[in-house]
Amino acid sequence: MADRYAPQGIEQKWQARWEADRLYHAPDFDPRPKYYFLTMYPYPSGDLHIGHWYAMAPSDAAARFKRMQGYNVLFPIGFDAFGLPAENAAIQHGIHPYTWTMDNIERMRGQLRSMGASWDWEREVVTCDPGYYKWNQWFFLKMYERGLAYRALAPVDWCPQDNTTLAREQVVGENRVCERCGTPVVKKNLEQWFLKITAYADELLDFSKIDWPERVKVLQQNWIGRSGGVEFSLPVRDHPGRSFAVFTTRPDTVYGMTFAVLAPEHPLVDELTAPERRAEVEAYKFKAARASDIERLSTEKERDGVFIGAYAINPMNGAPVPIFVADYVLLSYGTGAIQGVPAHDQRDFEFARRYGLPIRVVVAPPGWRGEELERAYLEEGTMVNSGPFDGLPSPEGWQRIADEMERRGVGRRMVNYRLHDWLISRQRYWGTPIPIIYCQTCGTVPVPEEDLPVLLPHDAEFRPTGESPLKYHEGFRRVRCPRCGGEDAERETDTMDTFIDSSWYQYRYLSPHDQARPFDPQVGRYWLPVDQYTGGIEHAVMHLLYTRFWTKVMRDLGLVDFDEPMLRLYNQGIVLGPDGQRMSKSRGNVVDPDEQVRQYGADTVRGYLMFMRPWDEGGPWDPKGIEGVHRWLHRVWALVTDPVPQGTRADARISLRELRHRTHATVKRVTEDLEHFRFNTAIAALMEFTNFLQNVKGTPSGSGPAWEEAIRALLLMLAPFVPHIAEELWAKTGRPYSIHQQAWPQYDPELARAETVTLVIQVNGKVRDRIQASSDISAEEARRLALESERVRRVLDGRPVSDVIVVPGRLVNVVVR
RNA sequence: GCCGGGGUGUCGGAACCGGUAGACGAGCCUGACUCAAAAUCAGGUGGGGGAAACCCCGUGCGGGUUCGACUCCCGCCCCCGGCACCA
Repeated sequence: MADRYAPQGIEQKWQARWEADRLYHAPDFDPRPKYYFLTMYPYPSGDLHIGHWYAMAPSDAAARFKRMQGYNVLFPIGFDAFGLPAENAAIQHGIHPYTWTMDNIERMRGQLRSMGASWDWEREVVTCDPGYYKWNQWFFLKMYERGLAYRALAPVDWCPQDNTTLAREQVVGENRVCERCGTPVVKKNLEQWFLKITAYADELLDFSKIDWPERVKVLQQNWIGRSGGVEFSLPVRDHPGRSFAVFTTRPDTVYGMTFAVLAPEHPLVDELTAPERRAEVEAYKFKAARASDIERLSTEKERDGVFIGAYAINPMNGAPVPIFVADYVLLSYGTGAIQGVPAHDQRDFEFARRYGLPIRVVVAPPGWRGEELERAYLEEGTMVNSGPFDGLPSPEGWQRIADEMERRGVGRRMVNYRLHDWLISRQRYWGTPIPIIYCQTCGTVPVPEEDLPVLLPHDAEFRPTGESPLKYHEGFRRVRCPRCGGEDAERETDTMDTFIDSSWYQYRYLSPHDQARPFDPQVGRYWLPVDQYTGGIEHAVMHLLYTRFWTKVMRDLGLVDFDEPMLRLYNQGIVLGPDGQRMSKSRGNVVDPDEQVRQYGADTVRGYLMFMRPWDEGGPWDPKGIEGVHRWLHRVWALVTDPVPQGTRADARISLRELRHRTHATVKRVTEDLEHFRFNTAIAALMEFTNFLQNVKGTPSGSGPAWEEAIRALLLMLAPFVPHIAEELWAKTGRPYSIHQQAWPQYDPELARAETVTLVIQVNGKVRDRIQASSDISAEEARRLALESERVRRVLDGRPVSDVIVVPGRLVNVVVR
């Protein structure tokens, strides 16, 4: 008996050797074709979670596979190092965010190394490094120059728990809570910095240049929420010169307007409200301001509102309609005002029912005889009650009314988006300072490029006051105006959203130490764009939208010559606890990767994570399931290292052709599976192959060139999945270092084809017999064999055969009526 | 409500350009080894009927197309995820 598989010794040994030999360093240029494989970089929260392994171990296998296929693979790693948890640790435990973050990074580096992944550590990026965030500031200034970064007073979402504003994308769910801490957000009117992502809204809807999951594309589409319609203006009766605009996607229904609605916060409400209605309107506005609380309390969202005592004029027919305020109209979308067309909008319908407003049908449903509607009719139909447009099909009416409004100058076609500009100001310390100075005489002045980076001072005080700690740092805040030299200038004390860091980190990996520019364009020409990106789905409308936006801006700045940052995207699933629940410390179901590695070795943990389920599904961690993978690796070890028991099974015959066939067929399967990230079936194929080789061992076929070919292929195929045991067995069998620099095995399609097949014989679609036959059996021969089959004849029982279907090499179906 | 994904043994799953349903692994059962257990190895394992040969049923439900349907079409049910008064 040879020695047994003991991963603990061999894994560290090889990890050290690979690193010393710079085995995975990707050169800036290379004659080989490049492959940029990027996995979302981790946040240094403290300890590596099994979820990190689930995201990274299969990525590593895929990157290793590409490398063996002859690509120069860039597989970088870094840390998303700015963010709230570091600052909260400072407030709660008095540790400086920098110390907290760098300690965590140091610990995680060690844990990540234990995975045996093929990262190029020489390109590591840490975003809280001034050498990194300097370029956040630089990009910001470029955007400011182009009008893509601007400051505005706007109602913004504020998290009272985290004491900062949030981007719209960071507010989630029905109750509009902070995506980080789950606290309901409140609205505040603040001067904040925005990036003009809406300028790219239409281009962001174009996914034709990227191969991304349908799910993500749909999420982004919905998030951008493009809708085409008409914006037109309603004069207010008895208020000369006063009017307000409404946006509608249904100008064809304008004659059906029987009321109009303003959002409670609409700037015209106060002015238009009649004195006798004021008290009621004020009460309603107060209620609406607290709407998020009330909504959660009411079981049913009642559509309510208040008449303000004024009338708007329908510009198409001059009819006056009452104006209401109602909180189902949002100030943040369109113009904050709508036409109320109850016959053709369900919300307006319910509102009209409640307040006894007329419901006027202007698009007749097919066969409509003037009866009352049960609910709003939303489909197309024939225009009625619409003056000169009567009788038109409603889609044509849509265009004609839009034309008429434009001709008269009361309205115009336009497009509205749900997408808002990206609010990037954060009232927190641990982020990139926004490089802006406010001067009493010059106004808003950008920090000159040569003064970058604006360093984040180390000695700030952390107080959860709701204002940026930098505001209280006199040395930081007080500054000379770079334009006029005046003393009365102050720095912006808010910091940037950390999603800015991750919007362009893929570029920094190309030249992480470049002092003169965000990345070297020469290196970029070789490596960009990212060929494959992998990560969780949770960033679908945040990071993944922002980074597309960022790249388009970089293109318009002349920094890159392509439109999309990442050509292919894959979203892996989530590992759950053994109880099927999301892992959490409070539930006590957290699987610690370090502990698993100590018990089984990194290869087993990697292998199990890939074998457990399809990568995009994730699922519960099964403590028994990992045993199966561990046993398999033991079997592989024994298969390769145990001396062959000569002639012990000389009676058992497996032909050389069969051995070679199984080898080549397995190479084919594993290659194809790896190309599609089907790690689970790839490993299943390798297990099958191992089991097969165990049966061959000891038989006459268990030695010689065909056997050597099989073992060699097995080890090469193992290399991406379980790199340490593969390297060890490769060395133990006298093969030259390193297995990870070998070419991926090729298969011969001829050999991959089976020599004999099981021909299935059916009668009327039911399997009645199975016959071993040559795989290139002719249709006639197959047909003859089927009809001669004893079992078939018995089932036929003399009935005449009406048809015989032959699928070459697969089956024969004998049809009787 | 809308959008996306999915319902297959005891469990995770495989097959899905229509052609042997249940690969691989887990669990369970039997046997070998052992004083015994663990580990390891060998065999079995969808349900029902039968002594056996073999037969019937079976991929959420109901229809359909087809020589043949887990796979395609129509109509439902259920589960997971996302968005949610977007005019």
